[in-house]
This record gives sequence, C-alpha cells and structure tokens, in this order.
Amino acid sequence: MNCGEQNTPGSVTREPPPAKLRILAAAEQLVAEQGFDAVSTRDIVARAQVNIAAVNYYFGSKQSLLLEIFATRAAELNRERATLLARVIDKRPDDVRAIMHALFQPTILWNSEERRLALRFLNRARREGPLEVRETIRTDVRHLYRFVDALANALPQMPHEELLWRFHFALGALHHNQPGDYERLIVLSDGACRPDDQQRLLDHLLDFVARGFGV
Amino acid sequence: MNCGEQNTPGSVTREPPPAKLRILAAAEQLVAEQGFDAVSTRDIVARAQVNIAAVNYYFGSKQSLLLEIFATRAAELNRERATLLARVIDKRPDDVRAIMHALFQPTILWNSEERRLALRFLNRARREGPLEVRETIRTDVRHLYRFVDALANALPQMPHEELLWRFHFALGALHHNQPGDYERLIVLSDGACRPDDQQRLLDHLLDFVARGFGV
DNA sequence: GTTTGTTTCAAACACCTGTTTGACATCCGC
DNA sequence: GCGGATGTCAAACAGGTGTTTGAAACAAAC
Repeated sequence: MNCGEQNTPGSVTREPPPAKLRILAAAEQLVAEQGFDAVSTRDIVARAQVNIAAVNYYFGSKQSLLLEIFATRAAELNRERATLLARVIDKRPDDVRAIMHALFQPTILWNSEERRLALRFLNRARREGPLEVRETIRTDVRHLYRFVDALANALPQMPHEELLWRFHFALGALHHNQPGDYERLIVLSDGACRPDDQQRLLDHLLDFVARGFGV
Repeated sequence: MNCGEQNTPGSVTREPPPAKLRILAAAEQLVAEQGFDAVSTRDIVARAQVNIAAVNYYFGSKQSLLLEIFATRAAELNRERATLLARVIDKRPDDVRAIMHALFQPTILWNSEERRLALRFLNRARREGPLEVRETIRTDVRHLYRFVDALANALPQMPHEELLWRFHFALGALHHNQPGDYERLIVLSDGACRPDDQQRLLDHLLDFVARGFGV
C-alpha cells in the first residue's frame, strides 16, 4: 500500500531506511552542483540507486524532498551562527568585527566536501528555489535579529536605520562569494585574488565590512 | 522556406518586422518577471501574439533569442557606465565615491518600466542564465577594467590586490539590491529601510562602499 | 502458515518542452 | 501578369517532466 499522504511511512521510532537517506544525499549533491531546475526526479533516483517511485513514497513529492533538505541545512547553519554569536556576546560584546565574524565564518570556512555541498545547496535554494523557500527566507529573520541586536549594542550611537542598511550591504558582500560570482575577481586580478583561500577571503571581507560599519 | 540557419532572414537593410520586436519585448518581460527557466517558448509567443514557429524562424532557437536580448542590454549598460566614468575621470579623477557612483547609478536609478525590466533581465541572466551567458560575464571584464584603473589612479598607495578585493565586495553589496535579496531588509527594519527609494538606497550604498575603500 | 505492514519495482499516466514540418498567404521586383 | 523571396500558420514530432498504479517481495507478528 502506498500511504502517499505520510512523509515518513515507516515506524516513527525506527531509523529511516538507507534508501531514504540515499535520496536525501543524492538530491542535495545534484542540486548543489547543477541547480534547482536542472535536476530531475530521475536524476536523483539514478544517483541514489533507487526506484523512481521512492521519491514520492518517502517524501510525497520532489518539492517536499527539497524543502526538507533546505529546512534541515538552514537550521544547522543558523544554530551554528547562534552558538558563535553567543560566545562573542559573552566575551567581546563591543567587537563589531567579531560579531560579523560569527555571521560570516560558518558560510566561508568549510572543511569538508559534505559541508561545501550543504552550503552550495542553501545558496541555490535562496536564489533558484521554489516560492515556498524564498518566502521562508524572506519572513523568517529571527536568527538575523540576534545579530542586529548585538550590533546595535556594540554601536549604541548609530541610528537604527543606518545600522540596518550597513548590515544589508554586508550580507550582500558575503553572498557574493559563491561560484558564479567570484570568477570575475579571479580574472580581474589575473589569479592574484583567490576566493578559494577561505581564511584570506574571510579576513578581507571582515576588513571591508568593519570599515563599512565605521569601526 | 525556413532558413533556420539565419538569425535575421529578412533583408538586412530593412527594419525588423513588428513580430520580431514583439517577441524580443515579450521574452524580456517574461524572463524579467518569472525567471529564465520558468518561461517557455509558448509563454513568449502567447504574450507576443505570434505563432509558435516564429521564435525559431527569427532567432533560430529560444536560447539564441535570450542571448540576443542579453547582449543588447549588457552593451547598453556598459556603454552608459563608461560614459559616466569618462565624465568623472575628466572632472574628479581622485573621487572614489564618484567613480563608484558611475558604476552603481545605472543599475540603481531607473526611471522607466522598460529600464526596470531590462535590468531585471540582466540580473536574471547573471544568476539563472545558460552557461553561455555565465561564461560571457565571467570572461568579458573589459568594462570593469576601466573602473579598476580609475580606482587605482585615485588610490595610488593601495596595493592592487587589496583594491580588487574591495572592488569585489562592493559589487556584492550592489548586486544584493534586487527583488529576492532586499526583502529581508524591509522585514528587519519593519519598513523603515525602503530599497525602492532609489536615491536613498544609492546614497547609503555609496556611503558604505566608500568607507569600505577607506575614504 | 497465514496475516499484516512496509518497501521495491516496471510500467504507465497525463502533460509540458523546444523544435520542425509543409502548406498557405503576402508582398515586391520584374 | 508572374516568380521568388518572405512571413504566418496549424499540426505534429521526439523526448522529458513529476507523479501514480498495481503487483510483487520482504520481514516480523501471531
């Protein structure tokens, strides 16, 4: 029997079967590499070595599958950022650069292929994802409020609107460091600037943004 | 007869027939509004009120049609930027903010719906366009060299690599001001920051970037 | 051994995609 | 008038899309 309505037809206490995990991994990797619209259900099941019906059996639809991956990865990222920020607020609450470091570091410094794919998937979702993803990103800004509050605390003399503009531009500078964005920098600098040198990129980015905040 | 090989089967001296122009306009508008992958040939011909075969008759393929729009609009934008830059170099060659103003202004300040759509199309092309578009953008950086040279001239003491990093981040801050990017700013500021107020956005952006350049 | 719930499978479904065809209409130069 | 190039059209093409079906396989429970 199909039970298409349920997302996890298996007993809730038992761990999900390998097939489900393989679908999640395959979908994430393919979307990260090729983009949201370029990946078909058949591409996913081919890589996961699973029958075509498995996607709808386990996730209800292709879209639900991708939304689940997005929700999982976004929560992971926001949790990591919040942890880093809490540490900064505890020790150096007036250090604007340290606050922005907590925001930037988790997306700039990655040390495993799995993490690289997860971040790439998230960025694809932001830009190419279905309307539901975009809407979630647009409205769910709770995790960003923590950073804005921390910045307002560190820069008490700055008008709030001014602070938010600068925070917005800082996010722009951050998000511009994805494949497809930084290639022109490599060409322009004739290879001198290497965005794949993560630590160096992070340093330069934080320098730029801290100056933008006026500190 | 079809003459599928030629892009402009009509006599080259005569102006293109209304049908061709209607296809160009319809394709640009639809892609600007809905994205590269979301628009089908049939969507385009429906809006242009043209038979389905007209796209391939006039442009050879859907992709060629979109590439032609991209090339036209990109050339327009770069020409405008170059004109503004030349004026700045002539009058205030040391004014970093003025140089960046020449780069930003044409994409931030637009005064017609037609122009808004053209800019939106260009941004869609950058992010979602076919590989050929991405490759063109990546390699054709001639128009950016003028700005880098102007900046290097205005900031002779700055190491070139440093300058290029900052230029790169400035482009990131610029490109982040598109629908889909700035919505969170509106939510975060509870409507106080209005990215649709073009002059205000441009001022804040130039403030931020100029500070980022250390001037 | 039978029953029950879960998982897998080949096949098909209905629909959409970009592109092509060949016939028909139109217009211009001669 | 005629011939040939130019434009338009309905129809079909070949292939891809996400999703569904119903039967089979499997495991554990009784």
